[in-house]
Amino acid sequence: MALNPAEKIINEPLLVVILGPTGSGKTALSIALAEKFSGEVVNCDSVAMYREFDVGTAKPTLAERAKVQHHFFDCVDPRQEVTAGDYARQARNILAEIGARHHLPIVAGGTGLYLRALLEGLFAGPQRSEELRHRLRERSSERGSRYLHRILKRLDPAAAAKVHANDEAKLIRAIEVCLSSRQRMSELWQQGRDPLRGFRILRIGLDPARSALYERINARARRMFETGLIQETQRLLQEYGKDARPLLSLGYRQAVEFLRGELSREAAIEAAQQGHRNYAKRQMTWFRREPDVRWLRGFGDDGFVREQAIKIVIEGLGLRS
RNA sequence: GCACAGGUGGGUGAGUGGUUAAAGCCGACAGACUGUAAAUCUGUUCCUCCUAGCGAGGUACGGAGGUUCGAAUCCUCCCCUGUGCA
Repeated sequence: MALNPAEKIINEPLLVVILGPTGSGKTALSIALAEKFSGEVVNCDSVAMYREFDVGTAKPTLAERAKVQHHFFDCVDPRQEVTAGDYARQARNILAEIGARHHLPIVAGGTGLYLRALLEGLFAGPQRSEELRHRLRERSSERGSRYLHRILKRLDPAAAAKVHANDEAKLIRAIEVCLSSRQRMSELWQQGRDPLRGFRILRIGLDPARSALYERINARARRMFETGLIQETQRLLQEYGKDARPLLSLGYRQAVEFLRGELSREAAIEAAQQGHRNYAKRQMTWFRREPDVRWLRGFGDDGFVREQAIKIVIEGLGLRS
C-alpha cells in the first residue's frame, strides 16, 4: 500500500539547521544538540573549510571535535577555491552517510549562499571559467564601469535588469553563464533548482540583541589578534602567497595589511572588528528571508536558548514515531 | 598674557555672501544576493505635516549681537580648542 504524502513526509529523517550571524554561538549550540541527540555536525561556513586557517575562523576546538563528529572543517587546501556548487554536492553526500548511520545531521554555519545551495540547490549553470573572467575584468577596466552591464543587457536583458550595473562580481558571473552555456541565464533560472530531498528540515535561527552581539564580535576579533592571527597569517602568506583566496576574508585581510605596514596593529584590529560587525549584519539580512526559521532571541551558548532548541528538536523528532 | 590656527550634521571633513538641509568619506539602519559569498552591490540617514513630490513648513554650521533683499560664509564682543612666543 502506498504511503500518503503526509505519512511519507513524517517518515523522512530530520535535518537540523542552525543559522545566525557570526558570533551568535552556532558552534556551541550545534555541539550541545549533537551530544544530546547523537548528532553529527556539518559545517556550512565557507572559510572554516580551509585547512590551516584556524585562529581567524573560530572553528570548534579539537576538544570539541573529539566530543562529536564534525564534517567539512579543514577539508580544502588553501590553494584551492571552494564554490557553493562543490559544497552542496559534497555536503549532500555527507548528509546521506549520516542518515545511513541513523545519526542526526546538524548543519551549522553562517554562509547563506552555501546553505541555500545545499537546501534548495543551484540552477543548472556552468562552472566558473577563469580565463573568461580574466578577459571580462580586463575589458571592463579598459572600457569603463558600465561596459559589463551593457554586455549583459545585450546577452540577457532580463538578467541585466536584476543585477545592478555596479555589481561587477555578479555581472561577470551572469555573462559567464550566458557565454559558457550559450543560453540566457534568466532562462536557465526558469528551469528551477534541485532542492535537497529525503529530509525534513528544521531551521533554528539565533538572533541575539544587536548591541550584545557587536560586543562579542569586538572581543573575539581582538582575541584573534592576541592569540596569533598575525603569526598565522604570516605563515600562510609565505606558504601560499598573497593571492590565496581565504587571505581576503575577515581578519586575515586586515592582518595582511598590518604585515605590509599599511595599518597599525590597533587600526587593523579595529578594521577587523568593523568588518565582522558589518558581516553579521549582512548575514541577518540574508537569514531573515530564510523560510520557516524557529528564531531564538539569544546566543547559542545561553542556557535558555539551549533548552528551547532542545525542545524544538524533540518536537521535530517526535513527529516521526 | 600676546601671536597665529581653528570650532560645521553620530564621527571625520568640504564649503568662504544666494539652486546649501549643507559635498565626499566613515558609522548606523534597511535591502539585494542562483558556482568569488567572511565576497560583491544598492538605498536611507535633522524634525514635523501631507495630495508622498526634484512637495510644504520648521530648526541647524561654538554663543550673543550686527551688516545685508539674503550669512555656515562679512563685522563686533564673548566662550572653547590646538600650536608658537612670553
